[in-house]
Amino acid sequence: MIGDRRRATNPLVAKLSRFGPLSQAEIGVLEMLCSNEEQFRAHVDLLNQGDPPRSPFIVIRGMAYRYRILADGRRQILTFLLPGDFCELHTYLFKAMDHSAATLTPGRLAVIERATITTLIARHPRIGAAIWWCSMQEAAIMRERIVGLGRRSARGRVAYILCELVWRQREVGLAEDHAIRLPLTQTDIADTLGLTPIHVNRVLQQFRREGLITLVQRNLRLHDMERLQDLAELTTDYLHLTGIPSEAARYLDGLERL
Amino acid sequence: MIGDRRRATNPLVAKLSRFGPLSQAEIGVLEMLCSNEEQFRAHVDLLNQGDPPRSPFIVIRGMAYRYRILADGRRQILTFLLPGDFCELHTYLFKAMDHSAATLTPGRLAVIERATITTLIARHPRIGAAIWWCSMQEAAIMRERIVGLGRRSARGRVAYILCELVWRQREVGLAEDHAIRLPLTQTDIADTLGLTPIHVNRVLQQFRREGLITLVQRNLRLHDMERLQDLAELTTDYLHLTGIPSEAARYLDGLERL
DNA sequence: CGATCTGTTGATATCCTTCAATTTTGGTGG
DNA sequence: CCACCAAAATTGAAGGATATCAACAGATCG
Repeated sequence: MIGDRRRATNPLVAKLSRFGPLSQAEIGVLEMLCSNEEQFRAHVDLLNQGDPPRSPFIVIRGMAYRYRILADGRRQILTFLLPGDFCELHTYLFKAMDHSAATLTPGRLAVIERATITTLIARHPRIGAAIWWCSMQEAAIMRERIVGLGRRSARGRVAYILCELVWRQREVGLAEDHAIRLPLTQTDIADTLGLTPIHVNRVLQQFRREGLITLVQRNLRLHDMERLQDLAELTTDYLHLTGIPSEAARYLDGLERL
Repeated sequence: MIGDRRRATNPLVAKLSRFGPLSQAEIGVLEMLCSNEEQFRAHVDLLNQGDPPRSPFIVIRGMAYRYRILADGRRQILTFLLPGDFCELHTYLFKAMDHSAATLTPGRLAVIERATITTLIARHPRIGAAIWWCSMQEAAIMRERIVGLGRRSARGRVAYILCELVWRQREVGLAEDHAIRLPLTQTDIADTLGLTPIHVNRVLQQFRREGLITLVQRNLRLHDMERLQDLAELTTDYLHLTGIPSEAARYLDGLERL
């Protein structure tokens, strides 16, 4: 179905285009950046807490997640990594990872040299700004997670995570309506939302009974986005998916001409 | 007591010195950066959700916090802003704030021009890296918050926040032992940890009964850091307060000489 | 020096967890 | 292609950690 389209456009280009229109030169540079691909199978660790940081990469295809394992073995999932996401760009500044990451599906990563980034940013200030923009989007998603875990009910949290995943997949062209592939088990969702899988199951059942979603064999469809958003008390604005203010764009164009 | 020392060293210099030793030139530039100070009283809003972003600033003195107000009026505190913290450095890339911020105590901020940052980073790559380092430390703190809200008990959460605040104040030279000023009400703590103030109160009482802390009139002292850390399942490593790996330092020195 | 915010305590309620069992799904090898 | 096994999903019953409600005592501040 949409498999072909996935290969067609580079998800990094798709994502950064949201930031602002890219020049042909910039698109070229970004595609070059993604030339060194590595394949990964499902359920493979990419990063391990305690280990020294590894070189930066960009998710090209497939889905992964960052997580922390606690002393008693319980797990907290921190964020999901989707195609177009930059990872570990600056972790070389840390001595050891404070969390792990693993794949959920088979996928491909583009591995990057640290020095490549440095020169890239020096030569293309707009791409540098776009990278900052991505990292701020990431921070915005973390803030939403904190608000959700701190103050939302189980229903609100489940509604939230479904919306987030649909929106983010749309952002990089992996979905065009309100339906996505959801390669998460109910245990994964529980470990993301600070709940038990049993309770996640009951919330999902109820959503189904209320006609809000269908979820069969990892295929998710949101039937009433508006009501789910209400439950999650979330507006799409909060994730800042829509590009930058025109004033900021003018400022960056100025830098470019220097 | 330590009031004099607070004024003596610039907290930004104190913080970035943790990143790595700074040259006299770099210290000079950083002090220049903080020349434009503004005074603030306690319980004053610095940022408002929905508003367009404001210009960047650095906290020089006093304490503030970022928070989100939900539709029903409940509040979730996201992070605390301490002296030496960079704020809103790149929010100009967003159209509107997704959260607010307010002071807890009277304090001073150094307001910065956006363009100043750009040239600063271009001229001093090590300072640019230090700024990235700060923003990654911030992300690490957010991760801890997510883990805490998702998977820790009320006791663990309270233990965690006390440790975090003590460590961060020590980082910028505002405390030398395990005692700090804690300008938070129990309601503030509750809104940070996703609990009710009543329950926070009971946990604090219990900590006192167990001889873990004393907390009188906003003066906090941790008597058994080790046990509190255990309760919080937290190591100081996780916040990456200790500086960068030597390999990374060498890399940055290389950049400097270009 | 009263008004208001903060802290404290007790009783009751509830959302979510825990424990336990069963069914369904998905993957793998014969 | 089916049989088998492990993982995931589902359901029920009971328990617990934290919330809610209510009242009062202390602190703080204009």
